[in-house]
Amino acid sequence: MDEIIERIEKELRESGKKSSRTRRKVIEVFFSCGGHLSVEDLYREVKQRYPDIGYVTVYRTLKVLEELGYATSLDVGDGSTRFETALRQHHDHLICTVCGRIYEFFEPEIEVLQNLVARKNDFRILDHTLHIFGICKECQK
Amino acid sequence: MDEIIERIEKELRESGKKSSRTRRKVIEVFFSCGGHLSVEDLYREVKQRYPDIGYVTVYRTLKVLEELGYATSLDVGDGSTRFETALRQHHDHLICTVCGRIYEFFEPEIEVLQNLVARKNDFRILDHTLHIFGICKECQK
DNA sequence: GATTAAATTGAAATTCTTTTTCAGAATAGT
DNA sequence: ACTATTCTGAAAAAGAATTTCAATTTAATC
Repeated sequence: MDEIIERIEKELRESGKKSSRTRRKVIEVFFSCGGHLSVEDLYREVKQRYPDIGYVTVYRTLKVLEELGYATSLDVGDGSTRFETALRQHHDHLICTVCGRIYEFFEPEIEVLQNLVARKNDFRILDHTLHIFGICKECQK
Repeated sequence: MDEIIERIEKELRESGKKSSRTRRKVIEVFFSCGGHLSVEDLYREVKQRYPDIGYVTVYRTLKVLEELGYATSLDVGDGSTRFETALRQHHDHLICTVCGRIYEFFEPEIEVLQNLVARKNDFRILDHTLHIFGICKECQK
């Protein structure tokens, strides 16, 4: 956990940026939360522990993390952009339209087929998002 | 083409709404354009032929079409929501991040695998979106 | 054709999220 | 310590989606 933050701070310094206490705190909270947070969500979490940190700093920190590849933004269709840590393996999402919960899955065969489709269309894949919307186990009860 | 509009107008009337000349014009333009249009895009198209029609009407007409299932909204990550006609078979998208062009594809095996994933997770699928971002054939040259 | 109730329209205003601006504070390098 | 640059927070701006409201249009009835 600390190693990751160290690595990020190092990368920041190497790219001519400064490593600030404030940003470090935001990064800490982000990685400790885990989930699929909107800027607003993370801001609320940060505010609890560090009341002096402002919304814009949280917003900018997420942008920085995204640029460095440590966070990924994802649009679940609820109006606000969510961010998740990009430390784990690539995965796709099952999004419950009732409770809003987001589940993750990884299906290698789908990945393979996507590459196939891309090749057929002479398309060079940079990224992809697969969102399956529906009703989760809990909400079906 | 006219049949479709007739059908839509009929459905509208049946659900207690009125069929107006203005909305009909917007619907005509929408179906004649085809593509993946933002509200703004369609508004511009409509404005050319019918200068008196306002933005809000275009916006609301797209909403109505979406409710009835004749249009589908899609988020390609460029900040504005796109709408496409929902008359053709379901398909997914290849989105060129260079030129913004959107290509469509349908891969039955991916659909099957998605159902499999859903079943494994006791998830009842309502909808899904698969967007592959990358560089299209044209832009690779 | 006139009458009436309800839906539709366009412009403006509002909401909500994302992004920029700017002056002051913090940081890194000398 | 000194200086240049980055970072921060608040406020403002930008941008898209949505609502409000008075005037108009439409559908149904007389």
